[in-house]
Amino acid sequence: MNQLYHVREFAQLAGVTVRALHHYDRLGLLKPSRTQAGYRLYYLRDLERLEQIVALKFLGIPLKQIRMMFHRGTNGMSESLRMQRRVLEEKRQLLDSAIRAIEEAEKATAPGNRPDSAILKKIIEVIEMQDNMDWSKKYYSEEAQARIEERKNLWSPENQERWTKEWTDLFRDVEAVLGEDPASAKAQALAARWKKLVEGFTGGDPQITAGLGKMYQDRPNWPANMQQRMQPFSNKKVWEFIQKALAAGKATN
Amino acid sequence: MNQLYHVREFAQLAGVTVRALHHYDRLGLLKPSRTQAGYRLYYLRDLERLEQIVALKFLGIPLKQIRMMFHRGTNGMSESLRMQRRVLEEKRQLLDSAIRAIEEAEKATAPGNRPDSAILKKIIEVIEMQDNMDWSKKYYSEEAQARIEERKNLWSPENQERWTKEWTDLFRDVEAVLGEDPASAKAQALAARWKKLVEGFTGGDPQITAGLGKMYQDRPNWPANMQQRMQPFSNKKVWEFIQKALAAGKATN
DNA sequence: GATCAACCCTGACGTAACGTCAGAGTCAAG
DNA sequence: CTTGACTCTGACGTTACGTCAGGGTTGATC
Repeated sequence: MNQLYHVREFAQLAGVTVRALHHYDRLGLLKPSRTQAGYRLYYLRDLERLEQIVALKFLGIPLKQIRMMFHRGTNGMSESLRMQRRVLEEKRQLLDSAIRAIEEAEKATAPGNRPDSAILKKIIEVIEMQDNMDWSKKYYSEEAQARIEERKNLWSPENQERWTKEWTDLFRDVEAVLGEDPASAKAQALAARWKKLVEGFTGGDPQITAGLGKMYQDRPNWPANMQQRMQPFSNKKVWEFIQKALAAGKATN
Repeated sequence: MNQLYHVREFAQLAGVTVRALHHYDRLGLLKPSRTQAGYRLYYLRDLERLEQIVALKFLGIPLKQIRMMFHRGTNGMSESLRMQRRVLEEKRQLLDSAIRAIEEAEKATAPGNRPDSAILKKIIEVIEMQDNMDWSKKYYSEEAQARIEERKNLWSPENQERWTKEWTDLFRDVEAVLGEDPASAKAQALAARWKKLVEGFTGGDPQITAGLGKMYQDRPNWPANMQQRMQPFSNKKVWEFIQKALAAGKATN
């Protein structure tokens, strides 16, 4: 009844390797008795313990922590599991976004069966997008996030390139007239171009506009790569000039 | 224009650590130029390469493989990504089942707020279940799998325990009458109990019954722990006796 | 009793992607 | 010339074992 098992037998019984049993032994997770010669001997009741180890390991809990859990008895087990579930859910988020990145890149490059170099570019683009979306979330209300999600279909690579060019041009043009009157016709034309570009992103939605404002106010806390990308548009005089021009425009209307 | 960066600067620019850059350098993934003194110097164009590395790493591709991909040029990139997507999807399967295991165990133990020891038992139960379902899938048709999924809500721990007991009792009873006539009333009564128990699982569905048959035929290929669990029911004489009894029952009907 | 195959043991190194010192050199400023 | 801020390399640590390597143990056979 109280059958004894050698490592090999016990390992097969439980579906693990001999080396794993050695490992658990050394870590103090499952210490079998020994023969005179030092051979490991497992009892059937050790199987229960081993199954627990395997199960917790399957949940992604590190062996050291499993040992601690056994050590402290079963108290706190459900708490540990709650925490582990959160850990796993976060991992799943990352996995999902990696998978989505590949999927979207495949979708975007498949139609033309473009050269392989294009897909890597697309991957980077998609990942950066996800990054930005994830980070900029905190500035927008739930509703604004949903609206942005809807408007995302406008963000084709072509459009993005066009917008970047238009913003760059506009900035250059504004910098050229910084000395002039913000209420002048020239300045008003520039302000109109600015407004149109902003609306190209917000779609006129006030919630999105509000979020965008919060994001702009918080620019000291932007991550480094974001600041880097925004550097061409960092000239504060330009922003102030446009502020005044927009105000002047409103005043005369 | 062709700005030079020291490690620290370059690392911050790209959002990685200095140590990571050292690492990529040693692995030959991104080898910067050096000053006389041996300091690493990065050009802006190195940033592109680094971004590619980070992106591929985000997708879970090991650095060595990334190096190979760069080495072979971009050819085969999309193929690698297809493969990687499959790898990631498999990982997600595992993650999902781990999360589901915790969720189900929490759900099952929450109502009574049972002692912590119960939840671990439940976890093991759920994982074993998933294991079995996953493995036994290959014996059943799509339709049968769906039917089984529906009938799963009957598999409460209580029911499972009851079924195990009934099967054990039935086996004992059959073994006691192995010498008698399979057509006898006693044998027919046992055959009826047998049939009822089988139908308790199949629900009378012919597709499930067919899958169950295939599974039984393939028992030499069952995994070790399954064979272990089925050992109490391995007496072939019992199976043969029931076969004959069921056949006899059909013949007389 | 010797031998042989089949097991078993421990110890050491390898894996992936860096983190974390430790000891030592470099650079610009005061 | 010192000081503080950087940088370098090398070595060890991390996780959960896999994979030898060198060396005992056991039970069966000759």
